[in-house]
Amino acid sequence: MANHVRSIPDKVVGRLSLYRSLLQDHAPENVTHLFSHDLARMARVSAAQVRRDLMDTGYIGSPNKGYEIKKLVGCISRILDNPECENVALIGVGHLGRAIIDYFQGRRSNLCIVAAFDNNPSKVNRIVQGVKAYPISQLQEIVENEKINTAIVAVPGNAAQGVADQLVQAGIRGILNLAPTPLYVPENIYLVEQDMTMSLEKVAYFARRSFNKKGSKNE
Amino acid sequence: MANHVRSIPDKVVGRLSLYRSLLQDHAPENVTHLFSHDLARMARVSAAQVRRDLMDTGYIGSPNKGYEIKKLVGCISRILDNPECENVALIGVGHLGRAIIDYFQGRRSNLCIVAAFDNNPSKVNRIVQGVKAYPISQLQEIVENEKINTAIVAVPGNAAQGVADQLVQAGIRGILNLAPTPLYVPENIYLVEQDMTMSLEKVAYFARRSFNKKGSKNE
DNA sequence: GTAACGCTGTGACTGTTTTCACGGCTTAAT
DNA sequence: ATTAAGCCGTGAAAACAGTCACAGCGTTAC
Ligand SMILES: NC(=O)c1ccc[n+]([C@@H]2O[C@H](COP(=O)([O-])OP(=O)(O)OC[C@H]3O[C@@H](n4cnc5c(N)ncnc54)[C@H](O)[C@@H]3O)[C@@H](O)[C@H]2O)c1
Ligand SMILES: NC(=O)c1ccc[n+]([C@@H]2O[C@H](COP(=O)([O-])OP(=O)(O)OC[C@H]3O[C@@H](n4cnc5c(N)ncnc54)[C@H](O)[C@@H]3O)[C@@H](O)[C@H]2O)c1
Repeated sequence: MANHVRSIPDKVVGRLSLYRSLLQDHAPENVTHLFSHDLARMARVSAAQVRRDLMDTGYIGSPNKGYEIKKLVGCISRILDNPECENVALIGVGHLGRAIIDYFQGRRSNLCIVAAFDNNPSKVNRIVQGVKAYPISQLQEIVENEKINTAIVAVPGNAAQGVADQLVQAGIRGILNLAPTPLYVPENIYLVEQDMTMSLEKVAYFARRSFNKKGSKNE
Repeated sequence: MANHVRSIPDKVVGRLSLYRSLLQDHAPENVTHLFSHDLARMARVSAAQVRRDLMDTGYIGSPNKGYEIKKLVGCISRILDNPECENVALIGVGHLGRAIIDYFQGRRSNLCIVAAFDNNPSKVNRIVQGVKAYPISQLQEIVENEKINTAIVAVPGNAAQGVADQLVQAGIRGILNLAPTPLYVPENIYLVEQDMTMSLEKVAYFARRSFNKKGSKNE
């Protein structure tokens, strides 16, 4: 049976993504190689963790040059990225939606927001920061045409479930939900709830009680 | 020695925060009690997980009424919340900053954004959605006066480290960084990097390859 | 009464994630 | 050559997180 690439754990995928962006955006200029130790310091994890994670990419470093940045980035990309560009839809062109468009326009990445949707007539049928905004009624059509399979939900809480239903209907396969209302979607849809309250309450909790504990966490 | 409350693991703190907001905002009306099972379904975790997490709060449910919502919320709050309201500063009043202010104004919560800061003169010395915006130069003063110990960084990447330094200087103890540049802060500051690229790349990765795997993840 | 039910709290277990530690390789220096 | 150094890859161990399964206990039904 196929089983070609053997699925990589969630945690590792997250860190690979982190490593790549550190290598691309924050590696010192004119350095072509680095050691597990260096990447570990940047990512705030242990060197052993880095080496172990990189095992999953298949990339093999050299014992005393370390990892060649370009090659390693390529290797991580071969795992994380769609061979073609990964098309993403954004639902909700409010303050948050616009910040997100900005954010992704600003970074080179395989992820590409190719369409935004809103139900407010005054926000659609125009270009927002380089991304075309459509009325939500065209969701199905555009998702199909643009081969979109991932969506970001940035609408008010009370509209989120309705939007999610439409996304599922339209054939979306993964959803990042930023609204505070948790969504119900079928089993086979990959859903991440990213509620800021939770993150901030964690920060506040540990800030309050750790005077000397080590902190820092990537999420 | 003190050791009064025995520190609760990171993961559990996150779920407690989730449970609370589910109980407060999404519990069916006119229901006073529920079972571990019910909360589990809402939070997308197992019932055993809920029961185990609640052990850390000290709250004891009754075998056949289950948990009294009001009491349980109180109990979680006693763990997560500062006895007084937890004052938070927001740095960067752009699109993202404004979305965040909206977000926290809209939810009852112990977390309270009491001041926003920006270095753009046209954005400060006015009230944004109910929150006073100050020039960044007043950071130290306001942080002290308002007893702020947690901050959200929502400035462009190239300004983030500078802002972080000022926050540490001003006495902040926990930072939620939304800018794409990872920060360096002293050991005793609790830092969470919340980079959207990582979340979205995870979603895209698993969306692409899971036709039948179960999804859903809270972060 | 008392039997049956169904839920909680928790010890024991299982599975996953992280760290440890060391063999092997590659280079540079003597 | 030979040695020394230092990093990589990985098996084994440790730590951590989550699940199972069951005793114990109110409640209800008879
Ligand atoms: N998780 C986080 O970090 C975070 C942070 C801030 C805000 N939020 C949440 O993100 C959401 C958006 O925040 P915002 O500040 O941009 O709000 P906003 O009101 O500025 O924008 C919401 C947009 O959604 C559109 N909309 C409403 N109903 C719709 C529907 N049924 N279909 C399509 N579009 C619809 C509105 O027209 C508006 O343009 C809110 O739910 C907010 O709570 C999350
Ligand atoms: N993690 C996420 O989910 C996420 C999502 C979207 C955007 N972002 C990031 O958040 C940041 C803000 O995004 P935005 O869309 O609001 O950008 P923006 O340009 O609209 O706003 C940035 C604000 O920061 C202010 N600022 C700049 N330098 C400053 C300084 N030294 N001190 C104080 N204030 C300063 C600017 O005046 C501006 O008001 C960016 O770094 C962006 O990449 C993160």
